[in-house]
Amino acid sequence: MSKRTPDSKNVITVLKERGLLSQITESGLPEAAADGRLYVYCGFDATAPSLHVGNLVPVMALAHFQRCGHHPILVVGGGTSMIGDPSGKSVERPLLSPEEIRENAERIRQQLSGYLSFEGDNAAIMVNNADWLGKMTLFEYLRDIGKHFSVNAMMAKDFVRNRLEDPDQSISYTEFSYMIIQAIDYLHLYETYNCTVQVGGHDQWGNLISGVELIRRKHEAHVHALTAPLITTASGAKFGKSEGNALFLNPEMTTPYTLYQYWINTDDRDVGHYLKIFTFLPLEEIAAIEHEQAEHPEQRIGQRLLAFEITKLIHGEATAQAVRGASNVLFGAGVAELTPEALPHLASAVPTTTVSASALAEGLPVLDMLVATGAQPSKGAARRLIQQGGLYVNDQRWTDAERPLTTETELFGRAILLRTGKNKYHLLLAE
RNA sequence: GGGCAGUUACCGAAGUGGCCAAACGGGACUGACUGUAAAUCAGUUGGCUUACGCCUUCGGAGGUUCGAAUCCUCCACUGCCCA
Repeated sequence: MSKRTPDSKNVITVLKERGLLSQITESGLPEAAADGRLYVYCGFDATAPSLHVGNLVPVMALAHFQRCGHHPILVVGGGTSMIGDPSGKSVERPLLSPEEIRENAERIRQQLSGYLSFEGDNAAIMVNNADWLGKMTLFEYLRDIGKHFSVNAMMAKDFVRNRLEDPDQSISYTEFSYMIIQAIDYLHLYETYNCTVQVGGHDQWGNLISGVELIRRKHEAHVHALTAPLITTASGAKFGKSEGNALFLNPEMTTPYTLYQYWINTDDRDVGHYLKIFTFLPLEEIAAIEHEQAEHPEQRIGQRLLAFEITKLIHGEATAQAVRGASNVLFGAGVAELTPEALPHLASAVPTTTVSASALAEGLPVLDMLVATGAQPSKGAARRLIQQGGLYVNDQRWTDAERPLTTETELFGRAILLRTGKNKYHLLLAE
């Protein structure tokens, strides 16, 4: 019944080897996966207008399922986001408006469509849980679903207990109900597609189990759940945050260049781990890279590969190459080797601001330009930066906050390359 | 509906009439060292200003006072307890 080739690995083994498996129900999933084709689902919140790199982890897990011959189901949380997942949150969250959720759900649907194959005999399926959650009546909810949940058990969940024990916190009935709402998804998918696996981030374990138990109580069926680990960084910094902002997959929210730079700066200790999780490179190849990396850490072979592969996965090969090219210019020889031909490439990758040539000829106040390009939030901050020696114009440290940028400082008659700190670039183009 | 407690900068948290643009911690930023690392050390962290200084900020709106984050009134929100 399986169409997989005889040498293909069990998906659970694959996930384990790649560090994508954190916790799994003791329900015989490896055997079930070996026996035949399964339907596997993962839900994605619609509380933000874009997915972020952290969401890529369960996406990669689903992709491995698909590569091993199983059917992935992507669930956009247009319904669950109406309630809001309290897992791991220590305070009550404000509700989003239905319009906002609808818009987010549509964007996330589009984003998700790029990571799995929607063709072939184990094509991925995409659904929105607003479609079934929205139709459920109050009586159905309370009679058919609520009866299967014990409030005693719900109160014992970690995040509920934390909220109850902290005298300064509480939990609303709405958030308390969330685990039931998500369990309905699993039940629905089980009944509709015979879906028997749910994947989620590690913080979703409690919600996953609610679904497993609901299906067991209603249908006396034993279905599976597994979580992908929470990604950590060796340095203790929050994973997937650049300057305090989440790294979004939407190129308008996080530029491909910023994304590429984030991975280039990966700690040595994390590189192998991330290559396994975020790329499909064979393990032997990753081991070879790790070995080489250990010999010549300064060459950042692993970081370069990681950054390129992830940028390619998210934004496509052409963008990945452009961004890699720009980064090589900036962090290789620097401005000295910049050619007029490479300029448009650079401009497409690095945040670029255009200024009028005549204004430049008269001299542009450097503080104003730092603010205009978004390199600095205010003139005060810009002045501080210069006083601290953190501004470089065309790779030369710029120490005078009052000296204007003029045609004297431009490259090829039209460009000025601003650098703040160690590695943040902004390009000024005169037109 | 009633009683009590709270709301301070990115986050946590001091401050209970002038010395408060507001301690301290975290985070973030910059520099030195480096490999666009890590660790470490140093500095910076409301806005405008070369500077003296000026302006806006302590949940919101009023008020008392020469002077309010601090006192009073009302409102909003949050938490705890009681109905």
